[in-house]
Amino acid sequence: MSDLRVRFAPSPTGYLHVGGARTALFNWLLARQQGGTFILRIEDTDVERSTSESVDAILEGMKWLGLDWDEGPFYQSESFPLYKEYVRKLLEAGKAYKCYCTAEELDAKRNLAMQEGRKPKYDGTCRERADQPDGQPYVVRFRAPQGGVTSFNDLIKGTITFPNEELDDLIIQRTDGTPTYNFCVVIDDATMRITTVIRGDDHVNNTPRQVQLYEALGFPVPQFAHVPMILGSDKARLSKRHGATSVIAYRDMGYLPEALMNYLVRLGWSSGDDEIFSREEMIQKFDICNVGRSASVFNTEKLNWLNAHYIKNSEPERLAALLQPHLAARGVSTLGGPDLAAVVKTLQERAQTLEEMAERAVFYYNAPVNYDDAALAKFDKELLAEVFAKVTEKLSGSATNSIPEIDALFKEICSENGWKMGQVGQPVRIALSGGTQAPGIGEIVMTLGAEETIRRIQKAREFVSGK
RNA sequence: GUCCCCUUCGUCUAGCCCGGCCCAGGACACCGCCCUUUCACGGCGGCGACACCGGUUCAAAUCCGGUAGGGGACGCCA
Repeated sequence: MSDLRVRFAPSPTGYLHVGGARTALFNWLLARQQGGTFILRIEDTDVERSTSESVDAILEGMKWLGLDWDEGPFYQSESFPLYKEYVRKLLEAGKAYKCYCTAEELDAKRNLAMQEGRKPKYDGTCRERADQPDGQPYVVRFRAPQGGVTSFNDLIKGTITFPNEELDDLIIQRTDGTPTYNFCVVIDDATMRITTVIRGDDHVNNTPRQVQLYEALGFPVPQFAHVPMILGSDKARLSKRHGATSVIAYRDMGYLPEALMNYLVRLGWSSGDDEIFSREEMIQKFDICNVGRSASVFNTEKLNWLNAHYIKNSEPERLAALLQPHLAARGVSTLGGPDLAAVVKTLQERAQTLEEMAERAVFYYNAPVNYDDAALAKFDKELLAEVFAKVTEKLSGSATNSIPEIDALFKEICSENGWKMGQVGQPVRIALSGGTQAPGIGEIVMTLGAEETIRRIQKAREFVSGK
């Protein structure tokens, strides 16, 4: 057990998106690798926007990915007294002060500053104010250092320095007495003894103010690692308009959790030329220092490739269980049909997602009601009738206990009648599946069983002769 | 506008800290060939990048300076 303590701190205002998942993953990886502690904290100080549905959705996403946490979930909304206490301390020490400016006044000043091309920051009206108007609403502001610079060493980006002049006196407590984000994070990270803060790099600008707070409060400053954002194909911050961003949506689209994990860990991080990482390998090889400094574009094609890889290498039984809901969603019942695991075996090599696999599995359970006319039209009507007849005859009189055995039967049919495999295989494929894109004939016949195969060929035969 | 950060094939990246092994390697995608009863899988090959300009050096993707472009932050949101 090391004393490394990291945390993932999402705000419950939506589902767990891929960006958040990657941040959580990096934290988790480091904790697991070093025997540290991974803490889950829900940042719900914004009572207006936080919902318990979001909390559930986030937990569901993390569980699906297998990102288990050691402590928490802690809710900031339950620590309000703690934050209040520290606000009081700061106030007493003169490191914070009450500000009576109204939100409207501040808005006006901010807009004016923007218009005049100045940095919109608090002008310090109440900083040296001596009077304390009774009963007047006020916010508490942190008395930030005025000169000099604040810098910190980022594990990913290196040393980052901000002139203190750029930072104004931030509000740490609102008029209604609730604490604000930048203040809560510091108190929480400090009291939870977080040693390394790994978060999205949209927080880089918050970091110097937080460092100042740590110092004012007398807390040790943790290490920081700001991971770059994930962009959409147009290089803009990834959002819904780029498609799915929720990890649960990826589950529903038929992605395997290990595929998404593998994709996410390689987005912005690498270990030589390796592409495939099992859970154990990523834990072993991950190094926060190897995370790139620039943002990366989310690429579904590569995710698909990874997903296909994991589908190919998964146990058919496991896949069958995961596939079931996708079939059910299509109104397909597997009752009375072939064993789903057997079906999966024939589809594993050809599907990128479980959705795709489900689509391709339908014909096993629902015999085709119509056929690919264009494909059928490539064959002579008489030939089709003859092929169907010979195949039926052969199948009913022979053993069909293995794929090689069945393949051999079809070869025999070809040689006995002087046909090419394409003349036999394709029509049979159409008869059995309705179309031309399907597993090998041997695989289908084996999975469907001779009886059902003959039934379907019979049906196709009638269809063809009726035309 | 101000501040902070970033910049290698279309995309993810290796190399950059510790200049020469890099006329830049791998992967996804794409294209072609092979395998093949379809669709896939697989195998082989191809296309394709150091943002730009200066400087330092015998030598720069790698060091220095500038320019351009992109992103982020500037809330009583987190």
